[in-house]
Amino acid sequence: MAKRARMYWLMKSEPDEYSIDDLQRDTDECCPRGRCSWDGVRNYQARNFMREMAVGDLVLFYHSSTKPPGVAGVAEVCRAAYPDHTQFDPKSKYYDPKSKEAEPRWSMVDLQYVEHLAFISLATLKDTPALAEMKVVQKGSRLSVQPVRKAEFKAVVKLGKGKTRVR
DNA sequence: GCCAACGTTGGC
DNA sequence: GCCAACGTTGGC
Repeated sequence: MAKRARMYWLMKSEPDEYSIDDLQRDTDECCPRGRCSWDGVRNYQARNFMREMAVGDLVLFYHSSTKPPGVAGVAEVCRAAYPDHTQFDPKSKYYDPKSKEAEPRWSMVDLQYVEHLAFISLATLKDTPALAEMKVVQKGSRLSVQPVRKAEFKAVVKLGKGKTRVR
């Protein structure tokens, strides 16, 4: 596998379902390298972006469907895409009867906690000229996994006074 | 392959 | 809770 430059992403989660605090707890509890599996993505565009992720990529953890919505912290990809097991589980709300084990339709990645940021609301993101092209600030943007430019990632971390190092 | 109907997301 | 925007489904 050819090495490629680190990439940056934004992933949305409803904090009632899974928040940055949950990720921190899951990462801490399974020392030294706890993780959470990002299951349940059932959108092809989002899936395809997850399949592009590599270990070491950094992720803006976005809280959606809450008031206010916004970026709550940073996570790191610690396992590249592999089949999402919930698609084969009839009891799961993510069950997909059309997906076959031999040819899984849906993927997930594993993340680990990096840090909290001072919460950056969507309104603040929209008010920041350097972030005007981010997908998340576009009207009607529903994509739950999206790529972020390095400069945008840096600017958001700075807004949140984060310590995440971006090389 | 078109497109209307339907379901979901997610800000407000 | 509303509803606009978007994605998916399925009849034709």
